[in-house]
Amino acid sequence: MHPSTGQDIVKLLRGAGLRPTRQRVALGVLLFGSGDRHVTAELLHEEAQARKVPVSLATIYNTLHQFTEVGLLREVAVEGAKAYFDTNTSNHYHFFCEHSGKLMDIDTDQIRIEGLPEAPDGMTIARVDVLVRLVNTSKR
Amino acid sequence: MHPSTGQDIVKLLRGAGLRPTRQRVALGVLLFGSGDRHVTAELLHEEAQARKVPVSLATIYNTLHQFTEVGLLREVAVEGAKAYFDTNTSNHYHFFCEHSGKLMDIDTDQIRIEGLPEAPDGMTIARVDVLVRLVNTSKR
DNA sequence: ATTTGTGCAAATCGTTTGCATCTGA
DNA sequence: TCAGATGCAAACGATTTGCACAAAT
Repeated sequence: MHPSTGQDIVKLLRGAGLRPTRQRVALGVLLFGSGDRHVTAELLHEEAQARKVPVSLATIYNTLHQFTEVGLLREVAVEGAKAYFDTNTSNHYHFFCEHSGKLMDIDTDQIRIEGLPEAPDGMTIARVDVLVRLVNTSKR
Repeated sequence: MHPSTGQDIVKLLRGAGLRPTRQRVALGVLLFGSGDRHVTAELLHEEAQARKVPVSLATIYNTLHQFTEVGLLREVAVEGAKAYFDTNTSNHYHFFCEHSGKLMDIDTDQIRIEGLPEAPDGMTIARVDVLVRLVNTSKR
């Protein structure tokens, strides 16, 4: 179930303790209006412009991080400076296509990691990231 | 067994098809002279300076990438803009301490991933990265 | 002699910040 | 009203590039 109306998003934001401002609601609709998404700040910015919702890049960054802090998004580290944000916040893993730069979810049900060592003393495992890197078969 | 002398490094570089220049040999000694290491460009630069082997940062980057291309190093994407290079090029996974920014190898023997889905059509799995993120137990 | 590598400084990329202005409750 | 949000432009950190000079075969 994906909230698609502005009203749904307003509720979502209020529930998360965030003021439903014009920009946040607009970005919320883009992010949560359809199925799971993987966006970069730049991509979201372009989408907003395209939909005639001018939002500054600074606000895009602020919003992505705020959404992440309240658990509406999950940040995925892939490489380089580019940060990806995933609307699927459940525990799951990713395919990453090096060629296109696209991220895809992997169903967690199927995958299982065994023999994971204990965390060193005084440390706790916060999260396990699994990234399956893909290349075009033809090449290489 | 880790090559520690300049001569060993010269052989290593020649074998990899790289000219054994002053700088590359010096960096090779730092990287491969002792056990497995995880370095950033900045760290390696500082080490070189400390050992009175002035190498420009640009050359550090060139060298790290060249070494990676010929398989002497492996790049590990963790987060942000900072790139880590690992002298252990075998297939293995990592602990990452968010607090200290330190990377540690995980023995691959123990760990096993099951139920990994097929790569999508036209794509091949190039590599599977597993990063176990650690936080200090006290905190959180 | 020819090819390849190096160093510097400037340029680039994604991201963050300072601060004046605006907006939602 | 007024805390909090936004936009702009400048600042940033890690990395890269262009090009003159130096070193390796």
